[in-house]
Formats: sequence, C-alpha cells, structure tokens
Amino acid sequence: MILEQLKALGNDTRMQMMEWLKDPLNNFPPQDHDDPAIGVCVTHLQHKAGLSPSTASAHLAILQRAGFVLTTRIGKWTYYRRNEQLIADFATKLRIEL
Amino acid sequence: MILEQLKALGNDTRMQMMEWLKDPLNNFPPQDHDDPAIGVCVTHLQHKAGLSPSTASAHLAILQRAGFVLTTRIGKWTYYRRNEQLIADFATKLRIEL
DNA sequence: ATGATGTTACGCTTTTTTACGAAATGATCA
DNA sequence: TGATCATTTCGTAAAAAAGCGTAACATCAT
Repeated sequence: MILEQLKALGNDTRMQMMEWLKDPLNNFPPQDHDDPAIGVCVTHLQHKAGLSPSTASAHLAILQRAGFVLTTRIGKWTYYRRNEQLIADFATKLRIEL
Repeated sequence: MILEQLKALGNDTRMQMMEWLKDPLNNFPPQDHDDPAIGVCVTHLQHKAGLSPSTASAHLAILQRAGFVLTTRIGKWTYYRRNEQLIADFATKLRIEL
C-alpha cells in the first residue's frame, strides 16, 4: 500500500499535478465555480500537462487509487482536488514505517 | 530531488533492502564485525534479495544517490547502512512540500 | 435526441526500468 | 608482484511504464 503510494508520487507529471492543485486559482483558468475547495476539472489539468485526455485520465486514476486526490461531479464536470487528510497521513506513516 | 527520492523508494526490492537494514543482526548472516552501525556488505544483501551482484549494486547505488544509505569500506568489503538522519529529513520535507 | 465531459479499454509505439553476464576495476593478502 | 576476492561498469535483453489515438460507454445539459 505504501509502495503503491510511493510509485504514484514517483512520477514527474503526477507530482506536478499535485503541486498545481495546491493553488487552483493561480494555476488554472477560471471555471464555472469560484471555490478552490471543489477542485479542478480534468480538461484544465490535461491542457496544463500537455497530455491527451486518456493519458491525463490514467494519471489521475493512479493518484486517486493511491488516495491523494478526491473527485466531485458537478453537472458535466468532474473536479479533482487534493486529499489533504490522506497526504498528511501518508507523511506520518512514512515517518513511522520508513 | 524529492522526485528522485520518491522514485528510489518506489520499488519493491529497494524498500525491502531499507527494511532489512533496520536490523542487520536478525536479517543477515554473521559478518567479520559485530557492529550493526557499520552496516551490511553487498554480498549479503545480494543473496537475500536473490539478485545478481551487478543488479544488487545498481539498486544500492540508487538508494545511495537518493541519500538513504551510507557506505563504509573496511578491508575488501563495502558495508551499507541506513542514513537515519536523511530518512527523517525526507519525511519532514514530504510533510512540508507535499 | 444531440452534444459536451469524462472514464475506460484497445492496440500500438517509445521510453524507462530492471535484470543479467562478462569484463574492468579496486583493494587486500600471500 | 601477482593472485584473489568483492564490487562496479558496460552492453544488452526483457519487462514495465508512459504516451497516443480511437472507440465504446455513462452522465448530464440543452
């Protein structure tokens, strides 16, 4: 489990996505909503990363399986946001188990 | 830098090595010295992991470049041990930067 | 119904990682 | 000085990861 999480983060593209999601307002174009707590839609992440839809979706699925991001569906869009709780837990777990 | 460290740990074999090095006395056969603080020679790690010498050496080099292990050369042997200081720093850095 | 937004699954190519054996290197000991 | 043992480097092959485009599917909006 911890290995899966380390692999999920051990990738340039996915780490960048995690970084960008720290500050949606400054890293992405305006969206239908103004609430950074809801997250960023896939299209914005895809364009910023310069990837095809399928590749972007695959990266996000890896981050999601590892627990680092959460999704909310509103209307047609799926918004991704950081799972700060699990991120903190992961850092703590590393400190203990590593 | 942090990405290099995440990649170094995101591998089954290398994580096992880190784990084994926590307790040299119980995880490896007796050596020329009795001091677990000096570490474990490559041959022991190689046999325990079931790898060829060159492959084991490559894995250890990756851990060393990431800073997670330190080496001491005594006589013909190179002993590997955990770098507890950097491991703790890494966990802290993750908590802050992730 | 039609169109827009993802997600997932294919098949495929490119790149990276992992692995090996053989050869080269380094250090020690006779 | 050689001989020997431990380790690293090199070349290469196999496996895994990353990437693309396309197509099929689901959901929601118009």
